[in-house]
Amino acid sequence: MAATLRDVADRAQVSVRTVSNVVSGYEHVSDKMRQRVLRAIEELGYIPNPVARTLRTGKTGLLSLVVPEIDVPYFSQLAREVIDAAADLGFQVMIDQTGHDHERERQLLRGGGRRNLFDGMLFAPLATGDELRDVDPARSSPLILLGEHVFDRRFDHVAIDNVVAAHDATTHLLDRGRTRIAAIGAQPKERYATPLQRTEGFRKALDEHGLEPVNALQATAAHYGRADGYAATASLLRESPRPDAVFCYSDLLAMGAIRAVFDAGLRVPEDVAIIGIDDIEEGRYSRPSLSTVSLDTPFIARTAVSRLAARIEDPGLPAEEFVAPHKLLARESTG
Amino acid sequence: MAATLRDVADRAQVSVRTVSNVVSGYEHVSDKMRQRVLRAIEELGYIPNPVARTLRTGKTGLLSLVVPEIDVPYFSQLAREVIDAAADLGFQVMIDQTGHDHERERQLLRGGGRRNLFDGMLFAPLATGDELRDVDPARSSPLILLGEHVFDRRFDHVAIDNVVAAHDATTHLLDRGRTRIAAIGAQPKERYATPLQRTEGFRKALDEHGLEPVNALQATAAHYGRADGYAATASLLRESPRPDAVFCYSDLLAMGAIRAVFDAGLRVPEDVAIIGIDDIEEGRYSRPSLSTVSLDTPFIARTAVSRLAARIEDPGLPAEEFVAPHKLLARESTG
DNA sequence: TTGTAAGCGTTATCAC
DNA sequence: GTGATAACGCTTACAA
Repeated sequence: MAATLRDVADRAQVSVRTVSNVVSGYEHVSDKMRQRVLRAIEELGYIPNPVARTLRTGKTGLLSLVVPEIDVPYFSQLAREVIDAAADLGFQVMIDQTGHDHERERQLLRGGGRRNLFDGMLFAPLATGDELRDVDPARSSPLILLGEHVFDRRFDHVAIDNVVAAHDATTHLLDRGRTRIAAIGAQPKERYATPLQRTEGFRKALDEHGLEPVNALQATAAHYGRADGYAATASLLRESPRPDAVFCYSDLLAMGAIRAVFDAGLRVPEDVAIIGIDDIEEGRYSRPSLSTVSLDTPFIARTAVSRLAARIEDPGLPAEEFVAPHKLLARESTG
Repeated sequence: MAATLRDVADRAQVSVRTVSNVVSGYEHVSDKMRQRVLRAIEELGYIPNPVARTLRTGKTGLLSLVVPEIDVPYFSQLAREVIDAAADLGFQVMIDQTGHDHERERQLLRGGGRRNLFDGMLFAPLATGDELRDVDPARSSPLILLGEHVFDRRFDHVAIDNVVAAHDATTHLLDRGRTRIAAIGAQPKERYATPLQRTEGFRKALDEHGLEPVNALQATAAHYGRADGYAATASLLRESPRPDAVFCYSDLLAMGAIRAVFDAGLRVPEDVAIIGIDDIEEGRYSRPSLSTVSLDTPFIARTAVSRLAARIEDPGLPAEEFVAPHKLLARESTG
């Protein structure tokens, strides 16, 4: 059905070698030949088969992006930029979701049983424990980790300085005169890097202001969604004295938190100030608009993709760490 | 480096045929052989190369999902469900974004020069004109269209009844006693199916209530984002008399609209009622929560993926149309 | 039930 | 500069 290289060669009366040269833009082909070949390609509507090419070259032109859930705004924003950055370098992107399933994470790290289908992987788990331990950098396909600051120096790594980001957010609340500051986002059971680091930054900021963290004001959240933020806040507001500010470990938690404050008959920021982390677009239009720590997702995406491309070219590259800039954005929700 | 079928065969002292049989779960293999093979596979850490398999079978196990922008909540929600539905059927999903570029849409419809890399395509453009005209269903890879109600009967099609959905939304505003109803979402220049159909439903509802559509109250929106909704609403509110309700062609437009109303010193829904279409989660937590028309994205995703799988099996299937259910959700933004 | 060998559509290594 | 031809790793007739 579909024309092959050989069909083109037959029609143009040349060898497949020559056709291949023309198709892949090889320099040394005479003009006469090139014309003949191009005409045959045109006439047959020939399209090269990337799979066959892949089998030969070992490169598929495909990257795999692994996220917990693509419909979490932070990840869909990241995905958008990853796809664009990848396209600029000639790659397409397939997306896998881990849900919140460790076994699935582990499986995907091993290539999901389809290792050779993509040239490299961007792994952006919400929460990674020691799934990585079993992975051998030398044997697995090129891998870039996204999002954590420290966990495994054997892999390339585009990080956020979570401790500082959380510290900045908390300090902003303190600077606004808040003293009973709650936090939402610690993990109930697991000991993941991101929440641990954010908790560390949170406590550090309190400490610098001579405040003790109050256990009852530190709420856990299994996921980082609106529903979790809502539930946790509703519960925090029943404490007495109640908190006068909430630091949410994600903007989505914060969106739920804002709604919960109002449903409790209180006001943001007058009664309770709220700040998040991520800077999703939703927070710029919400009422009140959400103060947050903006993570530079374009930087993260571009850095990760270009590093992955480099590592695909040269798998022997030493593991490196890149830290994405972040920036506090004071908006209405913190007055 | 990586072990091949032949390596396994050598190690297990059997033929590649037998190994292949074991790997692909062929029935008739003696237990003794199977054990030998499995052990060799284990020892060598063998993983089948899907590319080579593909070259032979012609199936990659990859679907392509094409959307305008993955970070638009409606599309990321859809993507999430498509990826899950695809995984259930053994497919992985690659995502391409068209931006709002017609040329890119056309290019992707032709397979983006990499036709054979995926088994089939789900095409969910925000706005498609006649890019499809040039596409020959018999020659292109299996294709399912998502989102429009009518445009090309030659292709499978999972649709929304846009006319009825828009009619229902508008009628809801009318039932609440609103009479100066604005609409946001018509396209400035292009004549795309979705906006045209929603406009049709909007006018029909007005007509049934004996109202004439007021030109000044029908705002265009180039994209369907928050910024567009904000700008259009800000401008509509300067009309006099000003509208007492706004029907937005997307929830994201509506989120911008709500913010614009408040920035103008007015209240939702008291002064201006607002309704959208899509039912994104954001609208359930916004203040006020957003009345909307819920589109059944799980239905859309599951139907589209399973139809695509069926068409991949049997490309000769006649084109069919599926209509996704929708449902009006009255929330705070319409009082 | 298992082995042998012929492709799948490319690219790459030789020669010429 | 161009032509044969051998891989790439797998599936699948065809034989045995």
